[in-house]
Amino acid sequence: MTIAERIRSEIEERIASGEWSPGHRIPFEHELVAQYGCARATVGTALTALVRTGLLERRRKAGTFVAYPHVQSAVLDIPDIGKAIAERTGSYRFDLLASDIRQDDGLSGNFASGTRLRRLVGIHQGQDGPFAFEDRLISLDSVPAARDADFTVQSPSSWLIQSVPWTQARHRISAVGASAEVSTHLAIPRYTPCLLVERWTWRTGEPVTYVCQTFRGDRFDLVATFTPEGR
Amino acid sequence: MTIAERIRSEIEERIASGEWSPGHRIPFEHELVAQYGCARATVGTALTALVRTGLLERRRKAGTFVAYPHVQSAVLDIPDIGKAIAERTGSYRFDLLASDIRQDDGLSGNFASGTRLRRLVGIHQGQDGPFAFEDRLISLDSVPAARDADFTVQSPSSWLIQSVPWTQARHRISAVGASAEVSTHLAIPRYTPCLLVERWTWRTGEPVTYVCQTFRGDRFDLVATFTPEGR
DNA sequence: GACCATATTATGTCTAGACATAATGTGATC
DNA sequence: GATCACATTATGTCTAGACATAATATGGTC
Repeated sequence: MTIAERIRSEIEERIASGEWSPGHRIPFEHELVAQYGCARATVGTALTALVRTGLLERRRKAGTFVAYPHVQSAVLDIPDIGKAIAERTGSYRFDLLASDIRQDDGLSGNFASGTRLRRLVGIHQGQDGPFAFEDRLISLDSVPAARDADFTVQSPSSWLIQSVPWTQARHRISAVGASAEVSTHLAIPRYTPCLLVERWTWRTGEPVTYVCQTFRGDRFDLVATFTPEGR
Repeated sequence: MTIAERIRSEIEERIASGEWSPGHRIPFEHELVAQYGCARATVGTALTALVRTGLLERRRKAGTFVAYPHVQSAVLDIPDIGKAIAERTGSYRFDLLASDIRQDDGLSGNFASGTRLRRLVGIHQGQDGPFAFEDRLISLDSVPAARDADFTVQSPSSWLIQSVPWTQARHRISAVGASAEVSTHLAIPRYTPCLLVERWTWRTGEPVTYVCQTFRGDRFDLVATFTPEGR
């Protein structure tokens, strides 16, 4: 364990135990330097890491304080559907239902009007039947290669992950009743509660893909964790 | 913009544009030092930040490489319900429906058998009616103060956020049909699709609270974003 | 007391080194 | 050709400073 890690974990421990509660001013950097007999940069490394995790706040001239916890941030694992299904059910297949080229009509707001798009509709199949329904648009202006890619061989998700480095993504997660289309393809009754995951992905500010995935509510859930990160 | 930030953003730009694709070895630190005319520690700061965001991988002796993207991780904003509702509807109130002290029966697995618990059931109310139903257990072994706190004055969520520093949290998000209890309290038909958010919170490895929140599917959704972090 | 300019101070960023460590390639040996 | 010991090299962590910056505290003025 490095010196910085030791400083960090000892501060974490004091906060977790309640010895230093939110709002408490922790020792100044120069005091920690004296206490640990290390350089200020080393203390800085430890404190910076704790600021990133949201455990501390620093104010110039005033000092470093234990932050009031904000429980609103967690790291959500958006699973690689194929992998997740394969792990859970033992097998995985993506069935392509429809594929065409079109232009954005400008109504959805997901892409600029007139953007050339490849649209892909398909089903993620597990061992015991359909798992999720997917409706995807890929911008051919951003990803020209998507025009000729063969998505019967590789699922759009995994093709995109391998081919397109993205820089920004946004997800919306909601609960809906199964639509007529979804209920047919997932072989579930209409209005069955489903988890709807929408994802927008950008590269350098340009929209790359919009995907709408509908999961059977009884077979799928998302897990988010928050552990003060320690890569 | 600091030197480290500049280095970082220029590397990000090269990756985003596709100039450096996954697997590509980026210049050695000493080359970047020469290029930017700065100290190695400064280059290190920039590269370390990019490793944290998952954009780069470093291997001793071999060099630093553009990482293969893993689209599985996003930062989920678990909203402070009160705040979110107040912002959306203009007003907020927490109605406490039930409150008692009990011991864990060891069946749920959320707490050790015999743990003394405070159980709180209530509804998050917005301007236009009920928004979410909440069923919560707080460990009195971890948080003795919860025994005598008055949750008619302050909602359990905000009381806990203020009082208890937590170190670990786990969320499970799923879609369910409204149960009899939920449909009554949220004034929606039975089996209406709802978003179910379960949260477990720990402090120093000890479970602090387990909460199960049910949101009206038509009024609520969660948003997760992934932007290579830059606090 | 209220207000404002100023000195002080803790953090923010950086430099130019140092030594440690892990992994790769090289060359000698079998 | 296969194996193993070794030198090399890039990253990992750290030191002991430096100067910049923002915010607080201080003291003087009205």
